[in-house]
Amino acid sequence: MVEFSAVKVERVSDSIVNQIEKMILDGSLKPGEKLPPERALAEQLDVSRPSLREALMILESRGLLQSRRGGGTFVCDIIGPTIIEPLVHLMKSHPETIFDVLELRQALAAVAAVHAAERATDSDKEKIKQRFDELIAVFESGDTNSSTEAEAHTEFHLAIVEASHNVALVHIMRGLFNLLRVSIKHNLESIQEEPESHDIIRARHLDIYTAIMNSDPEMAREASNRHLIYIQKTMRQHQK
Amino acid sequence: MVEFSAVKVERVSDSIVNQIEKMILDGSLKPGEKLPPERALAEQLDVSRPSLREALMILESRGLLQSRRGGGTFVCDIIGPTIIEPLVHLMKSHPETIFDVLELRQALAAVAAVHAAERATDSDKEKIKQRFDELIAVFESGDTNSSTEAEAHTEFHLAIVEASHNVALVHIMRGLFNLLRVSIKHNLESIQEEPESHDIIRARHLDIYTAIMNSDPEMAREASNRHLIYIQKTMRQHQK
DNA sequence: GAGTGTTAGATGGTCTGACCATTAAACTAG
DNA sequence: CTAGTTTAATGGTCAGACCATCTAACACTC
Repeated sequence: MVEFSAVKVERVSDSIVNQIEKMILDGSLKPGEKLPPERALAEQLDVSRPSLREALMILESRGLLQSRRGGGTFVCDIIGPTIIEPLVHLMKSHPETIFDVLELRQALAAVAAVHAAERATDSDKEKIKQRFDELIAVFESGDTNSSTEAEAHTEFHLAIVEASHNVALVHIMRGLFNLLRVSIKHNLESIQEEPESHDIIRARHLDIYTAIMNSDPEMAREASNRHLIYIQKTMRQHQK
Repeated sequence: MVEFSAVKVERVSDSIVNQIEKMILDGSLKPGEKLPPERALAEQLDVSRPSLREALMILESRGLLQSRRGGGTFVCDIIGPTIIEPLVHLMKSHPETIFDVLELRQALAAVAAVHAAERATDSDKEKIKQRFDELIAVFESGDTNSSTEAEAHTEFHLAIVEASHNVALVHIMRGLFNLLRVSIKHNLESIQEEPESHDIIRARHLDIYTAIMNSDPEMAREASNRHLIYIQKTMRQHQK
């Protein structure tokens, strides 16, 4: 019996996308260069204009091309560095969803804190303490590099999540952190850099840290919730 | 001197993209749902089919939609797969993580219940009431078909999640429900069918339902947590 | 000659209508 | 009731036309 692989039924628009993409990547189409008019290009490629346009729309949505009515279609100079993450684009075009993701992350952090307080082993606590010390060090260094601070934040919280000993929780949280990291970049970091909030956030972290170290789930929950409420309040203020 | 902002010349395909994107995000288009046929949709939106198709190509290239020739166009899950997919492999190779996933699901259900109690609109409550009635009907019908009961359970909880008005939460929860449905099937349903637990679970659901209907977040949280604790206790008993 | 308004072609944007290819549902024969 | 067949639904593609906008060449005024 012979194995048949699924017949590849590629849309013409898809094959056009691939072809033009390849030409841009290997340099036959240089940034800034002007593409032939749609009518001519369609004829060259031996496809209809609607199909060609479908391909052009896709390429434009990926940031590789840009069309100007009456002008022409041009190859973008910005070298689309990577594959555009669809989620990132979504959150950029609909910023309100960022708050949903943040809210979810905070809620899960609270769950993680409770479980961590219940289940953290000595080894877990040691790691959390280490991450906490690093976070404090970043605070006190006055490092204005916000990405350093964000990184320390992430590591601290992930250490707590891992101490919750729930594998699923770890995966989800890691995914959410990645999602937020790539999407909001410095947008929201500014919030965490507000002068007065700096101290408050630090105090909240200390509360959470202490609760877990004391294996006090209820206190962990309360501290996490306070943190959550504060972050949300601050975010709402910056929203508009 | 008056400031002139650039005249907004949005392509119709772009506005369609935005519109459908929004519908997916706010839940009016649910993952897996089938879009109207292109011809009908074009008429509804009062645009030509080529323009609509340009928009669909963009959305498909972003992973939000998927079209099957002769079949239809369907809404893909956005946040779910990227974050949950790793869990699928994990659960296959390490079945014990099912309990972690269940625990996570319960925790998220509690978060959803709180938010639903805070934010549910009348329309949300009406839908929840409907799902709750269906769940009770299944309980009382004495239907031994566990998949019917599980389905009613899922629908009830998802209605609550949607009433939480958090897009990210909706996607994650839907993903978790699917994950559990396909992986464990009847494995864990037996727990929910224990004679004595049947009534208890029913009472717990009534508590959650009442709390949301009364817009009482704190009561919703407590009811959800009681439910969570009970499920966990029962699960531990059946674990070995 | 420099600047300005006008005009004509080029080019992207949109629409209509048609036909093909594939899928899924309805139907029929056994 | 199953299996194969037919048919309608639906996405994929095409051709041609018209509109909206930009670009550039041209002409006009000073």
